Amino acid sequence: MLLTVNLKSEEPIYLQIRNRVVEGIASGALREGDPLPTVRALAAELGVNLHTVNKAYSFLRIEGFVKMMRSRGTVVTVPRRGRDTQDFLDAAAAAIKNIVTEAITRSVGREELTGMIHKIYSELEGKKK
Amino acid sequence: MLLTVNLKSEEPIYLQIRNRVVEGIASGALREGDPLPTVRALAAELGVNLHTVNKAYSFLRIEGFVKMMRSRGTVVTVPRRGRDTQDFLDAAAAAIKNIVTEAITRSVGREELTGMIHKIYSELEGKKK
Amino acid sequence: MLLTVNLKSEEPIYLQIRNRVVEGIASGALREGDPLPTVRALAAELGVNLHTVNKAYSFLRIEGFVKMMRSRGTVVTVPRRGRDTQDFLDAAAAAIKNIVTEAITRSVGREELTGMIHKIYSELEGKKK
Amino acid sequence: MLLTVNLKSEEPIYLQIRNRVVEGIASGALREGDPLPTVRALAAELGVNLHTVNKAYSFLRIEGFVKMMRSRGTVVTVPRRGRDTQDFLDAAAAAIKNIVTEAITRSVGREELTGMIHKIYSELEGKKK
DNA sequence: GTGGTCTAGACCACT
DNA sequence: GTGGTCTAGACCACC
Repeated sequence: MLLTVNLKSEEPIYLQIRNRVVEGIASGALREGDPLPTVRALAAELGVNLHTVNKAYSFLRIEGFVKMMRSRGTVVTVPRRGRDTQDFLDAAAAAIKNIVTEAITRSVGREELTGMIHKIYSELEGKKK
Repeated sequence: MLLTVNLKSEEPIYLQIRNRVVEGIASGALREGDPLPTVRALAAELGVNLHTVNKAYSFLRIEGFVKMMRSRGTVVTVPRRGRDTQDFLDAAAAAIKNIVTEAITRSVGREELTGMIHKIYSELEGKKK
Repeated sequence: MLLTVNLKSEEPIYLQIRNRVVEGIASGALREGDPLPTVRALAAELGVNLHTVNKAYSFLRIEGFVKMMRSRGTVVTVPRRGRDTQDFLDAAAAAIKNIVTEAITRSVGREELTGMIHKIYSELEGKKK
Repeated sequence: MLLTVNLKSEEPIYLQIRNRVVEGIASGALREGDPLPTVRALAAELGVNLHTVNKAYSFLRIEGFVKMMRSRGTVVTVPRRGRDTQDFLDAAAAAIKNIVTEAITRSVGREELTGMIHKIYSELEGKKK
């Protein structure tokens, strides 16, 4: 089973499913055309409600990460590269501003945070090879 | 008016207030002992309910950013530097993982993100001088 | 009913609720993952307002004693052991100074107070077995 | 000036004044018959309101730590030893229960707390000689 | 159904 | 007039 969720996490389950798929795409584990489990199968496998999986898949479809095709299931569609770039950068800047602000009040230096970024890039991109 | 909030933002009002104060502390605009507006005054100024401001200030108090003194108002108290460092780093790593994952699917490189971090550090620390 | 509060006590209701939960965790009666009553259920059971319980639970969440998950209820999460140790010791020292000062003016000896400490440690830790 | 207060502390000023006097009595620095400053003089010296000092002195009088005599000012009266012992012990037990509960959740051992008690007894009683 | 947020209005302790 | 607490009632996101 590729997809696992933590029912006790504070992160909403539908977002966990969505995030695992996006991570799979980012790391290259999921490629264009790869099939995802059916909504029913995944719901049963994870022990969550149909609606929850449906919501996750709908999100992924809206974001362009999957195509849901009637009677042929859901398949991965690596989205075109530059989409929504500005929106993403704005959101990322806002999130990073919050992190940096907190970091400064704790005397956590910028190297610590940039180190995290390099580490995660390497982990995800490393899987691609 | 130092503190402004966006009533239409998705970010809860009380968190906006809380975040503006923490940013003020991080940038050095707010220093140990500086008074914040009274709960009632700020509520009136922002056009929000007293309890909303109270919630923001209470949050700040629990986190150690302010002291609230009955009948003497609320003042800034820069908290101990190393507090909760591990919890913070864990949360930061989770948030950064999400950002990096999204970035990769958009072909946004690590330089772009580390650049944001340096920029915000400089903006906030620059104000301190 | 595990949780009881005294509506006439000087101790705020939300702190009573908070303290009962922390005592439960300290004694081992509440363990990682144990569910707490829903906010609404506990409010009805205790005959207090929903917001009062919410405040208690939010406090516990910020302190790391519980996780609140929208639509999935509130569960106990025993927090990291060494957190905030210095802040706690400072606060404890201040509280103990007050107690000892009063004790001396009443000729209450140190054995009486250290005895209390041993007694309460034993009571709480005794329940763990 | 024997008496100093911290205007920025969270502890109400009138309690700070009251506590400093009780500590003085506990440590032997203040003895039966020693005069305290007049309400007006102390208020001026500390830069606080008359009412604040008055409240502190009233508390001390009610507790039996001072006598306020018309036109002769306020003098220390070491109270009889065993007064209110049970009330005090109850209150102390409640306060200690809170401290111990928190200590256990942080894995702070009983030696740490009993050590504090011995330290403060020694500090205060040491001054008596 | 769950918690999360916001408004409105009240009373209290402290200064 | 300050913050601290409590009640009441509402709407929202999540499952």
